[in-house]
Amino acid sequence: MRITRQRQAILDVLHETRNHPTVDWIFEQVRGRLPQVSLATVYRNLHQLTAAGMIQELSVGGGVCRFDADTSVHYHVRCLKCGRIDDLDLPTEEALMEAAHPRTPFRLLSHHVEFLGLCPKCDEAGHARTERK
Amino acid sequence: MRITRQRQAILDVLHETRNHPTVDWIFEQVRGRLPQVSLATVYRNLHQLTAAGMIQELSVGGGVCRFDADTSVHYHVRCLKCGRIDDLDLPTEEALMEAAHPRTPFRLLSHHVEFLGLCPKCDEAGHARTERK
DNA sequence: TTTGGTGCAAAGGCTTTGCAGAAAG
DNA sequence: CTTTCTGCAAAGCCTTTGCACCAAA
Repeated sequence: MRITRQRQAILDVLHETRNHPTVDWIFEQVRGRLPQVSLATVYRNLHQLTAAGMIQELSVGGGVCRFDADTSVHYHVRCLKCGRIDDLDLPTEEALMEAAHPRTPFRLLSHHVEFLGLCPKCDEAGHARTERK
Repeated sequence: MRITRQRQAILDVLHETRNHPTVDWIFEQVRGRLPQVSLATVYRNLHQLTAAGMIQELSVGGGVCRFDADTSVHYHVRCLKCGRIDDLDLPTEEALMEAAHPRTPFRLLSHHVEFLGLCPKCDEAGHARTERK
């Protein structure tokens, strides 16, 4: 795979955040560095980098695709209000896989845990609104 | 909320499966019973039933929306090849929430565990193809 | 009758693709 | 040079919405 300016910029953007951005956000960031970049290029590269194992596509709820420069197995928190997703540095629960194996005819390869809640900003906004009314 | 034939049919379909179907699949099933039903109606009702807490929308990866008549907290397995999703009757890990709380500034409300793997059919197909080549 | 629900078709997002020109190796 | 990548624009999903008609309660 060739190292083009576009590809490098995408990788840079991903490595500089921990929020697991959507394609749209990545596009905006890359555009700040390479103003003529196209959305199609961002999509194509994200998929190619994913296929090459250099980044991972997050298997999370909430609709749109999200990407992560950290390809290790780790868990996430998603804000139900603003959709932001952060890493959660929790030891990966091998016990979960062990417990799940006997319960399904599927051949299990991996797992992912997603916590749902409110990020500090959204949580505060909610309180504020409730208290003042 | 009124109990229309369409709404009842959608609920019936959901209660008769454990595969956590996509909107498209639900639509086909409902259409088998009410041939003139429209896709828009299926979408509208699925969201309304979700808002009413009578079904839940699954927070899983894989792109399209999926729905589940079981509104309790429980975990799932998804086949990486065919996308099928099944219930996994695993005791809900309260310990996970306990462990996660101190690690994030988010206010955690719930969590979901998704196991990824191959369903028996896809797994077998994969073996067969590999062995024969 | 009254209100909410339905079907249809059109519109909206997000994502993918075809193609000719550009650029990395 | 060759091959891959890019930008653009068009097309493709999946999902939502506006509107006039229909049907529960």
